[in-house]
Amino acid sequence: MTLDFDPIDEAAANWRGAGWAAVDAMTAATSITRAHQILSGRIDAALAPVGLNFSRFEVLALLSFTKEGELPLGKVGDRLQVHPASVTNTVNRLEADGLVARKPHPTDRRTTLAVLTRDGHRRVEQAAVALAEIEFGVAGLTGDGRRSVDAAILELRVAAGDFVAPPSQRR
Amino acid sequence: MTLDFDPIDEAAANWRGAGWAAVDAMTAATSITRAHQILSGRIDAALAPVGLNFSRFEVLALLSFTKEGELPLGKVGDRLQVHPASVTNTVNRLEADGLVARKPHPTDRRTTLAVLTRDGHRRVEQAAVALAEIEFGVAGLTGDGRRSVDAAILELRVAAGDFVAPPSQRR
DNA sequence: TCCAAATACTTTGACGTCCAAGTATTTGTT
DNA sequence: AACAAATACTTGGACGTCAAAGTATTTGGA
Repeated sequence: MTLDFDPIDEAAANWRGAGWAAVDAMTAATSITRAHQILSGRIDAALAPVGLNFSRFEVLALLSFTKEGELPLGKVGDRLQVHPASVTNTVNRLEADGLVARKPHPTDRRTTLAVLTRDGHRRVEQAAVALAEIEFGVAGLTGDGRRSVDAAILELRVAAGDFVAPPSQRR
Repeated sequence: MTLDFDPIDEAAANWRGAGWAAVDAMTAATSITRAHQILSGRIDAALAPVGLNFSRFEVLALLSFTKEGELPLGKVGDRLQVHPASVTNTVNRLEADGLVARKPHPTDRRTTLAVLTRDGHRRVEQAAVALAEIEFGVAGLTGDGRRSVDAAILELRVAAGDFVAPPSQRR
């Protein structure tokens, strides 16, 4: 199903026609939403053969970056900015697949640690390769496009209070 | 929960540290994903008092742009780029709220039309105002930022085959 | 010391998305 | 005219997300 016109363009024209306000804001929001749909579809498709989806991958990757390969569930949620219930759900499934194990926190009995298993380590490496192969779904975005998206969204994230300190110099 | 560092920056450093490829692609994809989370949260929050969420609003808005305020369900899915099952689901709920009605297509009995009701008309106007007030969640993005996001994502969408013809000149 | 408040996680439930399969109807070919 | 293939929608199932409520444990005063 390929349209012969730009649906976002069309929507903008319709909004103007209806006399609705904030048309440029609407197109920006719609663009981002659509971009997310595209990326999400590509990424999950690339991960499916590896037996993961993006949220599971994110958890495994995060654990793999720690010294011990383990992290309290709460920290996982903070870093990935997802709801605690989602973390529980994701970790349940990773645990069922043997990619992660739950372990009590040594000093705080409220806390549960998610620990990467040997299988989990192997799996996350495969997934990283698979994602790099499809360039995280952003094939089609040039280097300039990627940089301008990063920069613009950084504004948005800062304004939204994603974090407080200015970003370190990167790139 | 506000971090004192940029989690995307942090992720990039981790990826480099792990020797994983396509770091710039990863950051672009993650930025877009996070932007979507932010927008989606803000938009749904703005629509909740009106009794809608974004997908329902999109359907109502689309219908309101047509001459008769009606469209076959399939067309709705095409325009909004969502799965037929999602359209069925969304229209079910809109119908339960009396904002839309189903009507048989006059000549093709396979087809069902979604028709905007009087209440639906009223509701979509309220929602448009509510969304304009929060600038569709992109408050924090400057005009330049919005334009560069639009332009960059247009590349991505064209590459993904969202539509075939070049976009008309806008803005 | 003691207890209310905060913190950490899980559970349950409401919704949203997609896929795959099922039903009905129309189309395109022979 | 007849029938396989395409089209349009719905249904059921798997999963993902979040909010709210529940349980357990720790913390921070009074």
